[in-house]
Amino acid sequence: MESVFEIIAEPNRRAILSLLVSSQQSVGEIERQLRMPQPAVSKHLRVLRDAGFVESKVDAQRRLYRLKPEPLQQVDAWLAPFRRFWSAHLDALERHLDRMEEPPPDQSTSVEKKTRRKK
Amino acid sequence: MESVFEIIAEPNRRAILSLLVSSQQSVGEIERQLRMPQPAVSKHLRVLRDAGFVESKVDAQRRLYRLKPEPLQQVDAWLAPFRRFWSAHLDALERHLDRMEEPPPDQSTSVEKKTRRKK
DNA sequence: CCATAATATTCCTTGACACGTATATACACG
DNA sequence: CGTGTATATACGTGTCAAGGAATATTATGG
Repeated sequence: MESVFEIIAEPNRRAILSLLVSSQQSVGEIERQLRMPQPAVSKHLRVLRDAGFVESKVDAQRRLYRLKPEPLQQVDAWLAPFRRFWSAHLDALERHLDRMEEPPPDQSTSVEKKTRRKK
Repeated sequence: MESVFEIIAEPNRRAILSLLVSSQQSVGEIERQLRMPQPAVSKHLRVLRDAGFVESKVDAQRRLYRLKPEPLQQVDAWLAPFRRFWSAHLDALERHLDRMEEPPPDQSTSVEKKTRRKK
């Protein structure tokens, strides 16, 4: 199951991760909140654990699962160059809109003026 | 092909996206840089275009593909809660290490002292 | 020990999708 | 218009992973 991206491609696994972000949960709690058959939960948790997304600790018959940050940080790291890309584009758009701003001092009624803030 | 996460689960598609982040490219350029058979490139680009990751413009026989930001921004948005999670944890680790810092003024040789910066 | 609760694993089936190969379409230029 | 170049699509195939049902494992308390 190669990469972290394949792991989070599965919607149920993303749901589980989103649940765990607030606090640790037992298998049964996840099962109920996501209305998902128990074997499914266990199997997805197995995958998540093997990939380092979560870790479990034993509490009587229950197992409590909690998030580990590293794998999602990898995803975040992969996104970094793209973030630079799109912020550059937003800047370009800003400049473009700013140029659209003033030019036409045509004496039309100018019913509405969408005022834009300066960066 | 449901979600943006499934799209970027494919390694070759991620490679293509990473290529396009610097500048737009033709199919042939992608083909050569990634040493990937041309039909494969075209097919992945098809998927990426249908999902809104890229757009193409015609230039003679070539088609130039360039990035569109929205889908990856979705991924970024999904990561937001987790970022809060792990920065909280880093803070906790910092505090923990800081507490380890001073306490033992035992008169051992104290050969090495790993000095840590203050936040 | 036994009964029960909580979780994990196994087996099977099914569908999706990535890949290769072959072929089709589109465009340019002599 | 025919040839070459660039890109797209169609088809057949193998793989792999998710889902469901049944069962196994582990722990608890009486």
